[in-house]
This record gives sequence, structure tokens and C-alpha cells, in this order.
Amino acid sequence: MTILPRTFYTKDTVTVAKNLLGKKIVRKIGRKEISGIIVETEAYRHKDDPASHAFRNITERNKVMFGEVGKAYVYFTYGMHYCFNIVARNSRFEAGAVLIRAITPEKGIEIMEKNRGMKDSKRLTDGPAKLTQALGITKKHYGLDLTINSELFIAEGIKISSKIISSPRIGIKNATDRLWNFKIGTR
DNA sequence: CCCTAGATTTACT
DNA sequence: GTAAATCTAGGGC
Repeated sequence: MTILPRTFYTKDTVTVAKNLLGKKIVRKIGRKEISGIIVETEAYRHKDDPASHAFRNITERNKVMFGEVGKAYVYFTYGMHYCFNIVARNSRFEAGAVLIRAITPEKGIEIMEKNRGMKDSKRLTDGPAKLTQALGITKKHYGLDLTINSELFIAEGIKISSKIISSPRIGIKNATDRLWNFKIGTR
């Protein structure tokens, strides 16, 4: 298994969001391994992106978006949900991250069902807060380096044969004219 | 299938 | 004080 190097994330945030489609997210809990293929992402940038958490300024919550690329940005929202992002940008930007919106489960499906507390295996990980729950990702993974072999990292996945679909990002009010939601046909 | 409402904490205005 | 990069259950069609 090849872990994606830091240079993978030193490109434009939107480009990295597209490139992450088909890659593999790996989560190790003790001796068990959970993994899935990334099938939907969204790009969030900086001053040019009113929908981004980093749009206004650096804060305690978003500071990792301004730090080294290839790290995890986990935030808590709507009073009960975690969302998982990967910091990525080129040198023209001070901040940026890619939100992982959906994956297709590969290994450890039983563990995901247990973590989610239900057996709706078709819709186990088809939303940003669903996959963090299925993989057991919480605020303690904030700032974790995803380019080294630890309990959570990103590796090479599959080759994409189908076309990439671009759409407006989900659940935001600003900048909906930007088609920075990317997915591959798996649902 | 589609739509609506409720849950419940954080962080910024 | 209130909006938030969401999800689920429940009711109607």
C-alpha cells in the first residue's frame, strides 16, 4: 500500500479535491483495519471563497487550514456531527482544505455498522458526518498528519474510469456558482 | 420517493 | 444571540 506523499497536497485546493477521488482512506483501530474509497469531495479555499471557514480570519478552529498541508482538519458542527477535511493548497493561498463527503466501504464494514448503530449498509458512509462516525474520527484527530502510517491516513486507491461530476457545494449559502463539489458515479 | 421538523454544541457576531 | 460545510425519523404521496 502506497501512502500519498505530502507533495500530493501542494497543488491548488480544487485540483487536489478532484485528484482525491478514487483514493483510499485507511483507519486502524487496534488490530482492525477499516478502509473505503473516496467518491465525493468538496474544495474550500481562503479569501476568494466566502463559503470557507478560513474566509474571514485564522481562529482556534480553522488554524490548521493555514498550517502544513496533508494534515487533518476535523470540525464539529450542528451540535452533534464531525466532518473530516484534508489541508491542501498551493503557494498562492494561505489556507485551504478538501472536505471528504462520501466513501464506499471496503474493509471493516461490520465495524462501521457497529459504529453507526444501524445496518443500512447501502447508506453507511454517503455523507460527511456519516463517514466520520463510521470510521470513529473525532476532534482528537485534529491536526493529525495523514502522510505517515498511523491510525488514519490516505493511500493510493483505484483508477477512475467514469467521468468526474462537478456540482455546487452542498449545504452552503454563499458562492453556490462555484462547482467545487466533485463525485464519481457510485450511487 | 419527497418533504418537514428536531436534535444539540460550538464559535463567531 | 444565532447560524452552522448534517442526519434521522416520521408522515404524506
